[in-house]
Order: sequence, then C-alpha cells, then structure tokens
Amino acid sequence: MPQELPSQYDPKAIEKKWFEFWQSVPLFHAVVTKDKKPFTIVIPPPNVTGILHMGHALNNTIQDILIRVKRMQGYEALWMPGTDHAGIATQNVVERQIAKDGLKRQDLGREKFLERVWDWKNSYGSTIIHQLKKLGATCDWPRERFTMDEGYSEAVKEVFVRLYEKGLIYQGDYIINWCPRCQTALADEEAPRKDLAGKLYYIKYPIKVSPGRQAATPPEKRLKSSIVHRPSSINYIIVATTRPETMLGDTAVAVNPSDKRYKGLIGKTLILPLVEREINIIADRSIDKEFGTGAVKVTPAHDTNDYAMGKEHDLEFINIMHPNAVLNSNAGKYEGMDRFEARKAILEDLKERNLLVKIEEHRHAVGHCYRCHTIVEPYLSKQWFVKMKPLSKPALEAVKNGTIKFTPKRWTKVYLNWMENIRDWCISRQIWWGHRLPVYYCKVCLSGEQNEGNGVIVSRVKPDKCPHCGNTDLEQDPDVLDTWFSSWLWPFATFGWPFGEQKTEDGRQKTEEKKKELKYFYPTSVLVTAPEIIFFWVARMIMAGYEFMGEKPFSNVYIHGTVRDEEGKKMSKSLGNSIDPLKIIEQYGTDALRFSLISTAASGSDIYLSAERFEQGRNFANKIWNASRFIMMNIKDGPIGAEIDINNLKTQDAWILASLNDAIKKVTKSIDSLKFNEALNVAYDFFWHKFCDWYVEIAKFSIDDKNTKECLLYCLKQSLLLLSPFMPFITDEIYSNLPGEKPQALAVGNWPVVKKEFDDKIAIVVMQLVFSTVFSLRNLRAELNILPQTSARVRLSTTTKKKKQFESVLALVKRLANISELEVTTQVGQVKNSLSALVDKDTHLYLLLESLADAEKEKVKIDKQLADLIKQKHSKETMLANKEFIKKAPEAVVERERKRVIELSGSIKRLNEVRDAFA
RNA sequence: GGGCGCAUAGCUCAGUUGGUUAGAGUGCUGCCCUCACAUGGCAGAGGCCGAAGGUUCGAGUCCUUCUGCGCCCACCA
Repeated sequence: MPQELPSQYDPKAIEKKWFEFWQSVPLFHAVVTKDKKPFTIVIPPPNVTGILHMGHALNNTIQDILIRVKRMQGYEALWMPGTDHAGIATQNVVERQIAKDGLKRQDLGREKFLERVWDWKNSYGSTIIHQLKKLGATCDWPRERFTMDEGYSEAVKEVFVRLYEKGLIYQGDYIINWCPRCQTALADEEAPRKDLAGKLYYIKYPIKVSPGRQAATPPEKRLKSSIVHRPSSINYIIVATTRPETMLGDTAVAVNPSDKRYKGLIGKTLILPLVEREINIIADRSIDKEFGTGAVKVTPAHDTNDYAMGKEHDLEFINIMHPNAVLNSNAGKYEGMDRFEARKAILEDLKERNLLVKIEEHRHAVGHCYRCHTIVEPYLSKQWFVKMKPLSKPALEAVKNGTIKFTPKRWTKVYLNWMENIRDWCISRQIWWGHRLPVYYCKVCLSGEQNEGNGVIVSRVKPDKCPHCGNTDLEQDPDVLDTWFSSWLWPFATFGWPFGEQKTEDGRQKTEEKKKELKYFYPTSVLVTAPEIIFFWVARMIMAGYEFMGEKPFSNVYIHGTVRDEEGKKMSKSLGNSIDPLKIIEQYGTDALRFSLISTAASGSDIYLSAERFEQGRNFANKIWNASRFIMMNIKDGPIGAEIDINNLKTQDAWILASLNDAIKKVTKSIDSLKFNEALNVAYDFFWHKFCDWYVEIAKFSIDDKNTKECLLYCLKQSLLLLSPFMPFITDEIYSNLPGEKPQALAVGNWPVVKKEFDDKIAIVVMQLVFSTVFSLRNLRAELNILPQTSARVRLSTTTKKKKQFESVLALVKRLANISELEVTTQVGQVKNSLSALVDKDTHLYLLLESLADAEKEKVKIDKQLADLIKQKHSKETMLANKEFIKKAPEAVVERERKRVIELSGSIKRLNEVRDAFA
C-alpha cells in the first residue's frame, strides 16, 4: 500500500523480487514476428571463468538500455547471451585446482583432465551469467549459448574445413610467441609487450684467422673511417644483444652492407664463443647501423627478425630450448638450465674469457603472456595459420564505405590501420581445453613412403581410413584452436548455423525454424564492446560475417571507454584498485550502480570512478522513491488514471506537460545517437529539477484538484517509463504500485511519445517569468536574512504584455514566494522604502519594507547591475556596427542581436530611473 | 619510431554542425529537520575553457606549433 512505503528506498528486497519476476516472464524472449522490425544485439560473451567487474557492468548496462528502449519502442528485440570457453584462462583455473592435490594435467591425462574442466564449467561456469541477471540484464536467457556446446562446435569445425578447402588455412614453421608456462603458442595480440628495464650486453665474437693469413683487410684502409670500432686491429667483432643466452643458437652475425666499418669482413668466418662453432658474417639491409655496434648476432630459431634473415640467407636453425624454456642438448654444457639461469652462467663464462666488453642499461619491449604474464619466448614451431589478406578485403570495404559504422568515429582509423597491415593468424594452441583441430594424420603417409597425400587429412568427422593409403591408424592433431577462432562466429553461430543434417522430420522442421530466425535477426544491429578487443574480436567477426554469411555481422559498433580508477589506471584485479560492482550493488543498489556508470560515461571516453560516485545514483533513486510516495499518498482516493482534461489546464500544468514533451524528445534522440549519458541526464534533470523541484511543489497548492492529480500521475508514469531502461528495478516497482496498475515489467511497446497537444510555448514563457520572480525574491531574502516563512509585500514593475501574461499566475507566485501583497504595475521608478531586484530584462521586483536600512548599499548594487548591462549593450553595439558582421552573419543572428540591444536599452532606461529615485 | 586521444569550477566531467552572460555532479560557505525525501530544500562563492600563433564579422568549439598527461601499434637486436 502506497502510504506504507518507507521514507527511504531500500533496493535489496525490491531488486530480488524483480530479478525473480523477470526470470519468470517470457517478455525478453524474441521470436520471428513478421509485422515487427527486429533489433538484435549479441553479447560479447564473457569468459566462463569471469566474475563481474566494472567493465562488464558498463558494457552490459549499455546493451540492456539499448535493448530495453528498442523493446519499448516496439521492435522485436533480441539480446543473445552466452559465454566463451576461454581456453587458456579456464584451463589455468582447473590446473590450479588440481595443483592443490599436487597434480599436473599430464598426470590425469587428456580425457580425465577435460572431464575435470567440464565439471568445473558445470558447477561454476554460470557465475557470470547469474551476475548479469542481477545487473538487470534482459537477455533472451533461454537462448544462452556456450562456445563449446555441441552445435557451436559444429560451426567451428565447419569453418575450419571450409577455410582449409579454400586454401586459407595452412600449417607452417614459424617463430611464434611461446608461453613456457602455459606451454602454448600465443597470437601476437595475446602477447602484449611491456617496456622492461633490461640490459644490452656487448660481446666479442673472435674472427677466425685462416692459417697463414693475417687480419682480413689491411688496417690502414679502415682507419680512414672515423668509426670507433676497428675490428681489424683486433681480431673480433663486437655484437650487442639483450638476450645473451640465445647466442648458443647463433648461426651468423649480420651487418648492414653499407656499413663501412665492416666492409671487408662480410663473408668472413667467426668462432662463436663458448660453443666454438664457426659462423659467417652476412650482410643484411635490415640492420640498423646506429644501434649497438651495428653488428647483430643472428639466432634464426629464437627471434622473429632473425628467423626472416635465416630464411633469406639459408642459415641453419638451431633450437636450443625445450618447450618449458629449459635449454636442450644443443646448448652443450648449459643443457638443463632454465633460460635465465643460462643467461647468468653464460655471462660469467664470457667475463672469464674477457669476451664481455660492456653492459648498458637498455629499455625494451618484451612480450608477456596475457594470461600468466610470463615472458614469452620467440619459439620456432609448427603451427596452423589462417591467411588473412583475402578475408580482410570485404571487411575493409564495409567499414570504408560506411556499411559498418564505428561510434565514436575515431576507432574507424584504428580498425582500418590494423586491417590494412593484417598478418596471418596463428590459430593452434597447445592446450587441451578448446575445439580440437579437425585434422588427422596418417602415420604411413607421413613417414614419407607415399608421394601422393602428405598424410594430413582435414575432415568434419574422423575418417575411418586414410584416403590415400587406406591405413586405419589415424591420429587427431592434439592441438586445439585459439578461443577467438570460435568467438569470431558468434553473431551467426549462436543462431544454430550451420544447421547440420537432420535425420528426423521433427529435426528438419526445427532446423527450418532456426534458419528463419537467423534470416530475421541477422545482421545484428549494434555491437557494444570495449576498445581492447577491436582486433581480437570485432575485426574477425566482420571478416567471418562476410566470409560465411556473405553479409556484415552488425551495422554499428559502439566502443565504450575503459573503466579506470581515480588515478587513471585501468581497473584490474592484479592492481588491486578495482571497485567491485557487486559490492556497490550491495551497498547502494543496482539502479544506483547503473545510473552512476551511465551518467559518467560520455560516449566513448574513459571512465574514472570512485566509490562516492555511486551515492549520486543512490540519492536519485531515493528521490524517485519519495516523489512517487508523495504522489501516491495524494491520489489514493481520487479518481485516477483518467484522461487529463486538456481544456482545463493551469499554466503550470501546461508547462510541465510541455517540458515533458521536450524531455521525451531529447532522451529518445540521444539514445538513437548512442549518447546514453546525455539521455540519462536529460531524464534526470526533468524529473528532479523540473518535476520535483517545481511542479510537485506547485501541485501542493491544488492537490485536491482532479486535473492536478491526473497531471502528477501522468508525468510520474512517463518519467518512470523514460527512466526504466536505466533504472529498471525501482521503476518497475513503483509503476506496478500505481493505482490501476498490476505488477508488470515496463518492457514492451510503451516508450513515451511526444504529444503535440501538450506543446505550449506560452506556458513555458510565463512559467519562466514565475520562476525568475520567485528566484529574485528568494535571493533578496537570503541577502537580507529574511526567512521565507515571513510573508513579503512585493511590487512588480514590467511591460504591458508581461503584466497581462502574469495575470494567470499571480496567485501562484504569491504562494510560491509567500507574498502577502503583490501588485503588478507598468509604472517604473524607485518605490519608497524598498529593495529592488532585476527579474528579467524588463521586469523589476520591489520588496516593500517598513524602512530602508541602507540606501547606499542599494545604490551600489544597482550601479553594478547597470554597469553590467551597459557593458553587454556596448559589446553588442560594437558587433552591430561592424559591416562585415551584418554582411556575413546569418540574418537570424543579426536580428537576434538587434533585438537584444533594444531590450538592453529598455532595461538600462528602467534601471536608471530606479537609480535616479535614490539621488 | 608511428598513430590516436585528453587538458574547461577545488575534484570528476558535459558542452551537438563556430553565434546570447560556458553547464552538471561532487566538494565548499550560509540559512532551513516546512507534514514525499536531511540520500532533502533554498541561496551563494568558485572559470583568461593548458600556452602561443592563425582562420573568421565572431573561436571553449576549426587549423598550426608547443607543453603536460594517457592509450594503442611497431622486429631496433
């Protein structure tokens, strides 16, 4: 019952109630509906290991607002939910779990380990989904997908096979980012570089002296060069490296062919220290003469750049490490040492032999595993790749020609730049949790006896036998696919693509329905996501959309900001600076969380958050609560929910209805242009500062009036509707408690629309006059410390026109400002024993007093006002005197300025008369 | 090394295509516990819109340079 509502809004019980209610109604389930337009969003699937953080909260609140608004606007709005299997992350979680029992995944074996992961997923994998529901997300929950559920896995397989058959997937040797801890390859994007304070070591590589010959070139020839290093006089070359341990795998030293210092040395042989292997000096144009000594040790198996050189110069590739970054037998006496141990040992040995020339401090960027932060090892291995160039073409074109738009626009460039320089995508991962490659090997063929067929079979199902030799002993590739290789299919695979073969009639029918759904809901409307996954995910989805559906996956990409703390650092668990959204929900309520997040988040800019920020949301929820409480208390007996009698509106009624129209217009427009903070702030301002601060206060004067009640109720309802996408819990709760309403979710088909009959410009002007008058009087009172309770006697001096307009609101002004006598006159001049204030350009207010305490003070005040007006007038006159301005500025602007000057002249004249009365 | 972004009130930020006297929240000051709300009301103080040039009748808004931050990309070993 309304009158029993507590005076403070307590979100807990109410949120729980609506959370449960929303789960129980089918309102958020979208189906193909011919006469409705579809509006589709696919959720960026959070990791199954995910726990709701502020980034999620922001991302999903935005999506929820969009989907709620569109649903209210009558679209068939579908928000597809689901989770991502998150290969490495999930495997890590379970590995940590079994590590407590002293087990490694290898101890369990692949099958048993995967069972454990599935167990984990089944018990904990829905945590994030539950949390999203708590956030109020109105996803189409029955449609929830998982990137490793059965149907989805079919899509992944299908895509791999299709791309392979098209020649876009290949297996190749390559230097990849290898995480020695996770024991898997990482894509470039998964191995972000961090600047580290490292060291640059200068090491001598002795030049081999052929028996019977002296140094390679006569020293004097090189002395002409002004360069410091003179390798001739000393029989070695100095190389600079940040990773001395890799020297064990050196197979050359490279210099720039144009480098005069080393001119005669190209082609000569060096003795690789410690290993005592002979390597050659080669010339390569990629070498920077300015860096280090201009001579580079080349380790083709352990450096991307060196790998390229190795290929070009046909060098030997010596891998010196095991996959766990422990040196292997190629490392000689260092075998068995970890890479960093080996570095130490090697440096010791070099020092001992006097081969370590110097050590410099050197900052450089080193790749780190994005999951465990281990320094990645550039590692030569056989991996699977996708050729990206052909896929990128339509995806580039779509963004260039505006078929797909980014908001804010600036991300377009970032996207295009990456796409234009796209590199092949390493998609194999040496982990167990994920989609296993649909690749099978025939050992017989691989052994090389057969010429046809290379022993590699790519197939949707495991073949019974090798198509080439008939061998039945086939083995599936142990690797799994990069997680993004499944998520790039998200916008269509979630609908059941590629639909497979159905054996039963029933199955076929279901498939037909699913196909219709895909046709209806795809392409999706807006993708809402964070900037850091533009490359990982957005770009790849666009490519997949065109490749497999022949159509864009979405029309708009909305990139929101990164959530940061007060110091601008990205919020993350490892930094310990994160504000837990669940705690905020606990403390302030979900609506408060949503409100504060969105009102802070200007389109696309990063969000700096502090916990206090959420008080604003809490306060607003409380305001909504109490205003509603007040209205409900006052309308409980009256005839309610009938039509507003439009022919019988008071000025204030007309004003609030016109203002409401304006708010609806602005909120709708802002949401359409994805400016959520703007939309929310308009709704906020309307509700609090127009409706509550003014209208509700005014309504108290005629609270028994039927039309007043109707207006109150109507504006409240419309406000709740406008606010409901942002603050769904409290708005549903209040709306459902309003007279004549049933418990319901404000979900479908009731978005407020502008009503032309409520547009009333005059009411706005008149009410503005009311507000200014009240405002001026309050101001005077505050100055004089006259309490508002004390009733005042006031005279207003204004124009004939305004005097007339004022007639309808005289009583209103009197009550609002507590005025016992109010006289409106067109006369000007100082009124005896009064204080004056400027209400507007041609209205003066006089507060009549028993006596005037300080006439001088009053004169000073008037002089100040006068000076200000004269200054304004002067600046406008200067502007108007400028012929260029008259000539070039739009007529409307010139006209407006002219009008202002006239107004100002009038004000100055009036004010002068007031002032003269003092003299 | 390239690219992008940001500098507006003490703090956190808005400010549409250039056009009245630059806004909000929060904090601060003063007065009010008035029967919806002190998580509230009323009033107030507080801005050379980072610096210097330029374009324009007119610049917080457009251009150039500089300064200070931040982010992304890149194989300087």
